[in-house]
Amino acid sequence: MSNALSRDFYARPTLTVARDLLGAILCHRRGDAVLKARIVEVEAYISERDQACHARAGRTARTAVMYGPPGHAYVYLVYGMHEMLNVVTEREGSPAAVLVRGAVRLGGEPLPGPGRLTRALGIDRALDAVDLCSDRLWIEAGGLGRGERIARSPRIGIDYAGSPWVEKPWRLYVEGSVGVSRPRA
DNA sequence: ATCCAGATGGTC
DNA sequence: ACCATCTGGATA
Repeated sequence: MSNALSRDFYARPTLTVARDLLGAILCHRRGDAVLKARIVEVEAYISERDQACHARAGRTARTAVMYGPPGHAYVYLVYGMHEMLNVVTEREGSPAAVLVRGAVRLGGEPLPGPGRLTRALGIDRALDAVDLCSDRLWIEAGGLGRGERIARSPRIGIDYAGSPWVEKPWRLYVEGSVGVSRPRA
């Protein structure tokens, strides 16, 4: 956990955190081993106004962690089978988070897609609300390589949100990376 | 290339 | 009754 990003990193505007998360290293301690993957695709979900954000319905048992202090994990299940990992951003009281959608394991194995990524790294709801400034689950500074560019697109799978939320270009990814789930959209 | 169903369960 | 998904198989 030595190089874990600090609480201050997460306590910033969600789109800024999302951008800075590209290239960062997601780390999960599994007993003796630490599984690590480089984040290459994320999506921002910002406030109760954002009709794609789970906080649109206000505070509930599930979304409570998004209302808490930044730098915590928000992990939930979708479609009965995929665990989604988000990191809570902004200050306490403003519900927002960044969904981690794609990564590349250190060693090169591509982990495109939010469901795949969590399965490969052994991340599930047991880690919901866990502090990312800890030695269980954390993120280390990474950054982009020379020549790596950030691309933007609308978020995936949120058609129900309606305009203008469906169109918001709040999905950010490293162009051309093998860890990106839908190079096209 | 696009479409679609099936798996599978929490949430509101 | 929806879903912040993914896959494999059909169609074209």
